[in-house]
Amino acid sequence: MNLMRLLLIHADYIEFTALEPAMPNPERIEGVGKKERVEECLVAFSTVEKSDEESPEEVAKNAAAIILEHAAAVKTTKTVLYPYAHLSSSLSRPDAAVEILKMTEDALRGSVEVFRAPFGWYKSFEIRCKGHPLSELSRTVTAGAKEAAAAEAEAEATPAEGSEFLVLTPDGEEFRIDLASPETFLKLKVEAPLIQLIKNEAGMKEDRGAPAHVKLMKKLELVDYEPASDIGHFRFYPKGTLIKDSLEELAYEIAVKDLKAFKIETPFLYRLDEPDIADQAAKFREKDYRLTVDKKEFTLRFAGDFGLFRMMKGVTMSYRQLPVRVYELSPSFRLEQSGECVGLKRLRSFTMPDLHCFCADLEQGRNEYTVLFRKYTRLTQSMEIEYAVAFRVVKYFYNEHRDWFVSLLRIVGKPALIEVLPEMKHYWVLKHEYQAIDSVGGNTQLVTVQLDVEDAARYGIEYADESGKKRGCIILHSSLGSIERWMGAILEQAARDQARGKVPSLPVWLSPIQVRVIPVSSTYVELARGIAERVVAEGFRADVDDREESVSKKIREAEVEWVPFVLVVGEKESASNSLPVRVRGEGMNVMDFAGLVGMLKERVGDRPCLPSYLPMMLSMKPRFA
RNA sequence: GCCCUAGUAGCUCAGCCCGGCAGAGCGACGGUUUUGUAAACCGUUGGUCGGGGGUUCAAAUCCCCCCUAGGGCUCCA
Repeated sequence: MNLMRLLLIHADYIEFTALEPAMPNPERIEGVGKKERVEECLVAFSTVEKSDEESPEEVAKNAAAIILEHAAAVKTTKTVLYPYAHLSSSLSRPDAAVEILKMTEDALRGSVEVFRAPFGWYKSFEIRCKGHPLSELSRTVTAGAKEAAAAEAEAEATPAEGSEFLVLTPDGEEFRIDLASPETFLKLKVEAPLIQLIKNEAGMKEDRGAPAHVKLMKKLELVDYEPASDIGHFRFYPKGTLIKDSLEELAYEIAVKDLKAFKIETPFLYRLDEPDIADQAAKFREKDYRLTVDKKEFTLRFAGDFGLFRMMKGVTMSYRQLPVRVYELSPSFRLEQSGECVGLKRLRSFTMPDLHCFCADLEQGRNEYTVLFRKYTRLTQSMEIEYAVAFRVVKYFYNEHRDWFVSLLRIVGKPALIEVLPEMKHYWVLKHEYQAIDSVGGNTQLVTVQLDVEDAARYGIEYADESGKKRGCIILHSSLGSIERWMGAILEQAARDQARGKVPSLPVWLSPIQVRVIPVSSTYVELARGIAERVVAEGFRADVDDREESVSKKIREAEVEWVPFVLVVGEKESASNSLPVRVRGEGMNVMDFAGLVGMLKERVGDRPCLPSYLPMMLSMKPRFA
């Protein structure tokens, strides 16, 4: 199909005024300098190209069809044809252009109201674009000329196509699925989170409310909105900060203590006049924060890669040292669309534990991938949430290494969704994601690992091989998701439990207060304090409800706060070694102090357990929310 | 960014349709009670009704603009 170039804008209004001729024989018009205004319309900026001269009728017909289709899509009945030479560098002759535009106008007339701006005049114009998803669109068939803004806009509007989807099981069984035909996957015998993920991937959206964590994060005095900042920047109260720090500590232990990564730190702010950074920022499609200081333009980093790659470019590495692992806890900033920010799920400011592994070759890269996969699987499992696994992989790579994929699935012990891409679209040939499913059926990407075969060459990250020759690395990018998303996912899991009739709770290692000791009267405050201090000495978090309230009320408030272990102490406990422990969701359990400590140790496991950020005496704790 | 919905005391919310003194519970504060496993009792305090403009004798209430949040669309390295 042949077609002129079109840039379509759904506008609240457009105003234009012909000012002076732009060529020797402009179209004759009445009223030079007269302002025309059209409200609520689809404006088609149109450029007729050289090649269109061959078949003017067909071009006009096709253009009219595209415009009509789009006018219907945005539900407008007015269109404005606006000659605009600047969408192409290969213009047709003016007389041919006018002819084609007039034919287009005629083809449109009858179906919609048509206005046409004069051809061959310098015109001033003012337009207000509505800005909804369909409000800006370009259409062209001509090949090449990628630099045109119009082509870029088109590329952005086109979703990834050509992927095949399948479900692979740990037994090596493959089920081809078609996202457009739900019957191909709905009855697969795999666990619910994977089905839910596939449904979301297929765009089967049910009507959802707000994810439950949005209310919980505030109710539990963890995290809240900060209207004095930008959208998607949150305040963390002491309890929320404790959970965030605990998650960061876990990320640190995995990366630095277990995997022996080198921990680094790089700046948040980068100059945009550095070509590689400008390039990276451009690829991020203007979703970076920009600011100008002292006439220099800067960008706030949206991931840790900027500074890391710069650093690695100057690092001298030998093949004997590989794989080299580098870890950074990376505060990151992304200018997500305002309507996109939801609770802890999508933020403009978040914390990303970023681990990069630099490997000698693909073989080592795959080994390293397996190491990370094993580690992150254990991490995800220890978070006590429901999740699904998805791989995205380029076709040739999947076909070559299918057995290896099966071996990865044996590690995680469940089937996964595999998206097979026909060709390489990004810098990676393979990545996978652990996706948490929230209380309303949405999914959130948590951990991801990406096998990158391109960036080392692009950024000059090299090592010396056995013969002393410089070679580019294979880079594994991996992120333990974002700390904030983990918090959200954990709260969502609690909400799911609650919806199923279970008592909602946080994992014990993340509970801001793990043990609350309640004295039956003020007489026993010191007894309670003694017990709490012994719990703290064992490395756990305990406090004492020393307020002048009834025991019932204190119990109730401990429950409302989701404290996992509650002890009421009085005369009886001062005389014996047994403690009545109220275990959240389980009921009363009488045990001695060692029994209590044993239970705490068992539930916390090998996960970090930071000291409390709150006073031991509850009467001294201000209310933050 | 667009569309829809919401914003009233520190918190949860009623009042708004149909304009006429700004309300309740919880919290906080003071007092009484010294409490044994999910809310003791009495009192006091508490407001830019999100912000700005307009209509009106009179606006939380009706109209317009803006801000913030939630949902949807879209986007998602």
